[in-house]
Amino acid sequence: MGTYNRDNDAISRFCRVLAEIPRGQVVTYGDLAEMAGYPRAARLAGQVLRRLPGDTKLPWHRVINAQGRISLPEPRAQRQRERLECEGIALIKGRVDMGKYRWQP
DNA sequence: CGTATGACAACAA
DNA sequence: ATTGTTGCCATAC
Repeated sequence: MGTYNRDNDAISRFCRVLAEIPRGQVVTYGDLAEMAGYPRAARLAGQVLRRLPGDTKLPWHRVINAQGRISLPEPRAQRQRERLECEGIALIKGRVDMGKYRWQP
């Protein structure tokens, strides 16, 4: 493997933070990026999440946008809603109560 | 090397 | 509350 990977280090950092998000809590894309060492790179967080394998064990569903809404196209949005509800996070009118479930270490 | 794109966010009106 | 604009960072072409 003489090839060199460009951003596996950054990906690792995102995944490490992602894995730390407690069950029943959520963070925004901006939060995730900042905790991973990329402040103001919310869109990058989305790119990383999008690349995750479909069978990942990481809690990708605990990441939502700053408005408390799901930023995912159907049918994955439905899966995210289900996973959130399984953790006791209800969506009221399509929104998560950030004041209540936002993770702040 | 310039442009367009995206699981975003902050701000102006 | 809603819509439009601008800023952000890495990728894809």
